[in-house]
Amino acid sequence: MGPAVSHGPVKNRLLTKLPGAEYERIRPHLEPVSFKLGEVIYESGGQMSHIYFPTTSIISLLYLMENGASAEIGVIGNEGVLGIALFMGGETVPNRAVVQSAGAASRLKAEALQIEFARSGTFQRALLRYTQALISQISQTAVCNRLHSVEQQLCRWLLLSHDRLESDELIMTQELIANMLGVRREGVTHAARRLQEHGLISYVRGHIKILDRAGLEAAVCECYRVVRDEYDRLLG
Amino acid sequence: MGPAVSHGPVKNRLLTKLPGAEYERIRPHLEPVSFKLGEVIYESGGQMSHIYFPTTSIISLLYLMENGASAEIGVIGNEGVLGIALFMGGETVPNRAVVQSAGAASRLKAEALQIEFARSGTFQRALLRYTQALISQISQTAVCNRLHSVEQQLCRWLLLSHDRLESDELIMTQELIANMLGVRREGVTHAARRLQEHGLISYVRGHIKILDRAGLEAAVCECYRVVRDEYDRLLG
DNA sequence: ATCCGTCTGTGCGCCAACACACATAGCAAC
DNA sequence: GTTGCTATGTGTGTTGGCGCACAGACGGAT
Repeated sequence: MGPAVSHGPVKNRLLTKLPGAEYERIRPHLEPVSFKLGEVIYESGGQMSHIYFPTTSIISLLYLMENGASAEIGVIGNEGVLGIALFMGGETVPNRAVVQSAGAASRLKAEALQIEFARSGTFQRALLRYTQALISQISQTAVCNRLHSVEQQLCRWLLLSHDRLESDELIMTQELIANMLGVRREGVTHAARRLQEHGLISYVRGHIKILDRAGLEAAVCECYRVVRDEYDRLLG
Repeated sequence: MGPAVSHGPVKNRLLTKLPGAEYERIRPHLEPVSFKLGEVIYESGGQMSHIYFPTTSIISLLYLMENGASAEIGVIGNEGVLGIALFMGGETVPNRAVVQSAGAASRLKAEALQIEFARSGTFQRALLRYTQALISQISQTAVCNRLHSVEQQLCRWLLLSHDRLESDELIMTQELIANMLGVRREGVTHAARRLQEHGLISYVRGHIKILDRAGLEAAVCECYRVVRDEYDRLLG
């Protein structure tokens, strides 16, 4: 994490939707940062000093098990915010936050966040609605983990990432995807090969390209649509 | 749902921990209700007119799939509250709430809830901290669904239920447990038989008795402890 | 006492995902 | 080029859970 590469206009959708007065109160406290792929922003149970509003980066929430296994429970892009525990009152959470796609974010010190949250204005309402959307995503992940195949889950994961990305290309090895989905690397290889054979994606050594988004949406389980619709409903 | 069988003292832990003044403001709006086993309190996506504070009942949050399959994402007992969407701002949620154990609850009309929530006092803080605890539970369910065996998950489910119960006996058929866990009925039969052979539980036709709670805790995966510790930390 | 519906036990074949082992194929640096 | 590292492909055997089919067992109602 270092100084932001770009100081361009804020592109986090929670922030851009704030009324002018509220945004102006927050703006002076916003600090641009940029993230590298794989960077750990929060450690499980660790101290959280800032809340992060991704703009071009994508953040993954991972649960780690004692035996080293891991599984992703949710993804955060420029529609959301990382660090809900800071306004929910818990201070910390028992999961890790990892950068899934390098890029920028704006961050806010915990105290500044809490002061603005306590004003009970649009900012508070936006954060709470977003939190509810995130709960839906986590819930659907739970169900999908139980009931659907690796291939369907890979589709879901690709679409969730693509939704939060400018480009059609993801930088991500099958090994890392396997960690996220909580499955074996070979399982991802197999599923990815099938998607490639059907012309939905192509990949070479950590570079995945979405070729046929409509095809992916046809192959994915209902979980993706449920979450997307709920995000649309709650975040407009 | 009908009039409450008992009008005894409030036993919901979110309510009992409120300072006197706040509780007195809420008390006149609290209405006792009682639930029968299997009753559906909220339908997925349906209108929510009240928020419910279980006292002796246990509520299950279920996601339903298009093909009729279902899976539980969380359990609510007297430590919590059903209907977080009413203060999170989303009005509704895409899951069903079902009574897992018959008993009583207190309910509050949505408007009364929102008025008190907007005062930004202890009540608001308690509700938000509880919501964070629930998020942890849902997250851990997601991970457990991916990584652990039916037997471990059955242990987790039994312990979560037992924690929210006065007695050592659960009224619940294996068929229903299977719906909750999102597995086959035979899978539950098999796992339950093993637990019975090890003397941890006994069951006959929908009556499950916890015989050796310590043994169950030894057989369960870490997921149970992580969630319990997080509940203790947040709701202490 | 009998009947009937519900709950639980069990067997069988099947398949997805697993664990482990190793083979190839890109890319990069020298 | 050659070397070396990382990413991906593939084979073999195992296993946990699924789907289906049906058998037994208990308990309440007549």
